[in-house]
Amino acid sequence: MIDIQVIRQNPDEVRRSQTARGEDPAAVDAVLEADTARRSALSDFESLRAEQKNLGKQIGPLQGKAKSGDAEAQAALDELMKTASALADRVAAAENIVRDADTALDAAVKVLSNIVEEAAPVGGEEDFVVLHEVGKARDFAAEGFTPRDHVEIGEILGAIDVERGAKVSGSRFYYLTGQGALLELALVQMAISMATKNGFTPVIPPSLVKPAAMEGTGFLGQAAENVYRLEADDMYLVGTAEVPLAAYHMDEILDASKLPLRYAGYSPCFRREAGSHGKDTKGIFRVHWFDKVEMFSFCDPADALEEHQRLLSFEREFLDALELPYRVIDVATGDLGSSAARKFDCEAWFPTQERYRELTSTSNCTTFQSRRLRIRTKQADGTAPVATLNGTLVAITRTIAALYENHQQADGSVNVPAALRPFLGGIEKFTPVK
RNA sequence: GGAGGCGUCGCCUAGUCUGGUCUAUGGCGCCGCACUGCUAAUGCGGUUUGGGGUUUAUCCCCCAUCGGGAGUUCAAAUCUCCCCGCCUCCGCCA
Repeated sequence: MIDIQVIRQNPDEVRRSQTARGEDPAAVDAVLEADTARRSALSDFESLRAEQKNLGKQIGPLQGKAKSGDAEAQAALDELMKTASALADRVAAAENIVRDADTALDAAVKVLSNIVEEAAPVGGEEDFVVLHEVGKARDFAAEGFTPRDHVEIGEILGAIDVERGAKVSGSRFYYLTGQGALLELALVQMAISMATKNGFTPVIPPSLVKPAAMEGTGFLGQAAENVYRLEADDMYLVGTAEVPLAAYHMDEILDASKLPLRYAGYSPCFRREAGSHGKDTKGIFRVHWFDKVEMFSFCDPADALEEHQRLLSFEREFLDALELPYRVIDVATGDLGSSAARKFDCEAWFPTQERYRELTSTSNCTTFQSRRLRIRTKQADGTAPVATLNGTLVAITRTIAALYENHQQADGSVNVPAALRPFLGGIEKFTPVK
């Protein structure tokens, strides 16, 4: 949610942002209009309410006198009660107007996406800017063999079973078996130990949350169609640990001197993948469920840009350790989620697709989420919302796919990068089981 | 799932039966000031959150806020109903 003060004081800035995203700038005017209406409704209600309170204070003592048989007091009381009765109707009416105006303003503000950073490239999905390229794609022709895709390698290693995943759960589901299962555990351990070293508190959060948590993190807006909802219980399956991590401090006032608070959450992620039919149907690249270790920071808004760079550097540290060729892109405004002011994606090279594909992603949500979730710090003149940022450390399935494809050998085995070996009992390669 | 208890402005707590100076009591903690020759004591003041007004260094004022919502009433922390959360016991279960 954008600060209503910001919209009042600088509506042009918000219009610019909406336009950059390809969203309607007129939504800003709707907010301003609703705001004016609410203010006038509130002032009407307040004066009536004050009048009513005053009246009540006169009635109390009179009632006592009237009960003890004071006829004069009784007459005055009857008169006051008439006034009070009429006033009550007016108060109720004014209150309804305020409530409606509140609802209208709230709805109008929630339509607006976060204000994008000035530096973010403007445009659609294809208008990203490449910031870094790291590592080099292997020349498989020079090595004398054609690379196998991750599905084929997963089969050879006895690591991935998509057929039985489909039999039991449907398309876009999988089993990790044997060395595939071990690889997930190793990646998680490596990610968590790296995060801990970098000052993050490891967290295993709930992956089933109430509407308030989903709503507060902004996933019930434009992304709602990708969220699984449990109708019978009115609960949601999270699509990322970002949701329970952000909501962890919901409705809290944090100690400003303790910021930044950094958490690394390990959770399953559930995604309906509505609207991506026919896209990445092969293997485990795009699935309805996967596990992920997600970084999440609560920090002073003044430090958000710096913290964003830090999260990006941790993502890169992880990819470097896995010895994967990748690039970092600055995602264009039109391709940002509604909560993000800026987003960087790390994309690994997939030799069989001959292109870079997203592996991790980090977003600066500034105070957009914290306003909805009411997460703030105490300041001299009240409270102020904190900034929230998130970043993927490791999305297991895509990372496994990238590792298999990039580190495969002609005989179907896969080399284990040195940094990962300690988490796999020291083995140097995954060997075919068939 | 069943029975019972509880939820008050950081923490603890009074108030709820019997609706109205509740403008929510007291203690602890914290902050400020005063005083005292000393890491302390004592005294005084302040200390929920959100919104609005005024000012914009402050100060002050108004409205709402007693887990959430609905209702009764001229008037709700207080009465009624629904929901949420916590605790105890029982049942079930990994």
